[in-house]
Amino acid sequence: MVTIKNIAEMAKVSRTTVSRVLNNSGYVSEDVRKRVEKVIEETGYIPSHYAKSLRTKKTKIVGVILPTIQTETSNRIVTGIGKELSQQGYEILLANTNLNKEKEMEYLELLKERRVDGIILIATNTEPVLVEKIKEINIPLVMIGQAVDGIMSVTFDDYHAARELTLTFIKKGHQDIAFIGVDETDRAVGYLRKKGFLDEMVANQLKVNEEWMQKAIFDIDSGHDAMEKVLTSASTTYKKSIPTAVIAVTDRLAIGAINYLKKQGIRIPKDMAIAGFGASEITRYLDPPLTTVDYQNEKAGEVAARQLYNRMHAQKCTEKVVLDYRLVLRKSL
Amino acid sequence: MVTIKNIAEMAKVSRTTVSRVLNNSGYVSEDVRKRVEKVIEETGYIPSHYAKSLRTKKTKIVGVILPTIQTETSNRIVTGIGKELSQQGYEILLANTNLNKEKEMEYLELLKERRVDGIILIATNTEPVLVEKIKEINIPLVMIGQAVDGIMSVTFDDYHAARELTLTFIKKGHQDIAFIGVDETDRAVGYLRKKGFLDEMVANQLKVNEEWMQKAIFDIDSGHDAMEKVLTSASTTYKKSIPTAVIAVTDRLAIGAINYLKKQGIRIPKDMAIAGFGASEITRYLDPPLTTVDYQNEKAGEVAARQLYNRMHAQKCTEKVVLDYRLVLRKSL
DNA sequence: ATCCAATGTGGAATCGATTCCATGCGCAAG
DNA sequence: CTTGCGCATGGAATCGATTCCACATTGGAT
Repeated sequence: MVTIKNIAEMAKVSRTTVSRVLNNSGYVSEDVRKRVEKVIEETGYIPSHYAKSLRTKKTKIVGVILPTIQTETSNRIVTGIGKELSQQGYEILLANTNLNKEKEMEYLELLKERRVDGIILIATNTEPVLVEKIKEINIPLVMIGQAVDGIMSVTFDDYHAARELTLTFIKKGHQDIAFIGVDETDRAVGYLRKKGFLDEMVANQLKVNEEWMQKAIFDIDSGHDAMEKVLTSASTTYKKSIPTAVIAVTDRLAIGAINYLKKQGIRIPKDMAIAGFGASEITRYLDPPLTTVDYQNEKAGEVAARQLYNRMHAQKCTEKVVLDYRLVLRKSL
Repeated sequence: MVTIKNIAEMAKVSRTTVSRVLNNSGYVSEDVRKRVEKVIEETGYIPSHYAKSLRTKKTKIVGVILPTIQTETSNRIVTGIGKELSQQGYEILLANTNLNKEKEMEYLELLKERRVDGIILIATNTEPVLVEKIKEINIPLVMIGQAVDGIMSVTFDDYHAARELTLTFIKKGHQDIAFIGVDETDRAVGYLRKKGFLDEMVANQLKVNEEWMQKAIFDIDSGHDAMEKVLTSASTTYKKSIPTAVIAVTDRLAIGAINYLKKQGIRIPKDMAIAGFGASEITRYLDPPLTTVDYQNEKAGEVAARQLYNRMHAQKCTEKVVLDYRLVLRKSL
């Protein structure tokens, strides 16, 4: 592998001078510059970035920790991060935990070892031990999707999105609304969306039937099963009525629910209106197209990257950003 | 930032010794080891990986170049790569070209600059200039999805998958089959799948109507439009018949096509059978569930990573792997 | 008593860049 | 004629690790 030393010798100058033409810094005469550039060209020399990092203490690498790459949300966020960061000359080191919480901690250490300039964490949990670790490793970090005291973050307005969506159902005349949620340890998706739903119901003097509140996990089949539970529980209890609408906290859960409904011959939205969250691409093409909430994930990635950039350059750094959402009203409602 | 030198001083030993406990190599007495470990623990010292890399000439980083992260195929492949590589202690540097061919070349340089130990390229094109560059930078590289002479690769058996899928249609009694493809510069998806289709038709003495062969781009709407063209061209020409089946080279194109068909009141599979490629998750949940081809993308990622690993350690390295596929027969056919 | 191997430790070079400082030169100002 | 400044270049230290080699100690075999 050819090094700066080789180039220096071949061009009959010092390493210092080669470095100067490489970074065009300091004084370098036209002759010498040409000579050096020629040698670089001929040898195909490409400077070693990590040798540079050792000296400058900047790796120009940002670590991105995410729970899974297999969701549209993550994809979009990472795309956004990538777009913004590559403009600033940063690269992304990918840390995919595959939903393994322990790996989250491991990766923080690992990224420290790599001396990344910053970290973006697409978070699903905010456990104290994680927060502890984040502060301990002392690297600029921006969290996406969850907010924690003392840590920069970009979050979505889950609470108000859920309220507004719920209100939209109510305005359409729905009073009996079922809800398919996920575990509340996921504060954003599990807790806030549910709270938004409940609060809005209460604000409209509507009662929420306990048996219509189901908890699922993050996959399509789980949405199917949750929907089934809603309907079967409804028919077995003293209340004979079934809901006229259902809100699922993710599009995938909604898709699962729709599948169950169709199998039962329940028409959407005539017999049952439905909505999801996330604006995944497929929702546009479902039959009927699914009402959902667009969180502009790609923008979230961009914003987070920009925040991180500011933080890394110690400029103004807003601590927390809450992004806007957009209701996407379609025929399923 | 605390360094090995600090640790050495605090533990009253030499850097050499600290290095030895860090890597547990060579002889170190129990006392000293304990003492050093204690200091490391207290200071929270984490060794700098790139300083290490400078000396050892191994970064333990693999660059992954991909055209977009926003497809299930890429996601699965990257997940597979990640699983395999993280087991071997490698990290992934993500290079997302966003379908920009020039960036592909740029990233190759960039990864060289970073001195990655290897590269995995999820390829869409195999232009000579790219191949040239790949050979020039001289870093172990495995290509996924396209095969090129002299470059290691993991590819899918697109040709035979297409043939077998086509044969399945024929066996079901279909003779008039439309085809929605993409540009042939994408050799795997554009050329091979089409060739497989055509060859199998010919092998069964079936004619292929030119107007039923449409070219689309890689998105859902494009599948919709292509389907429309098939049907409208069919009805405007002298041949009054319309096909009884359609094969789309990706699931997304198939979904678009289905949307058009449903809008026209054409029933699937009664009036028109359809199939896609890729086994994207949603196909299971479509109505009717879509027949498709599963390429086991995640496995492809794993295999590529393993190939690369072998190459990097100069063990046996099979030049090319062609992966098996699996027909997923569902109600759309 | 001597020798050798195993064990334990440190000095110093090294990896490939950047950067501080010194030096030399030519030219204009004083 | 000196002084000083802009320009051009190189020497050498430095970043934080690893690793080769030298050296010291110990204990068992001969």
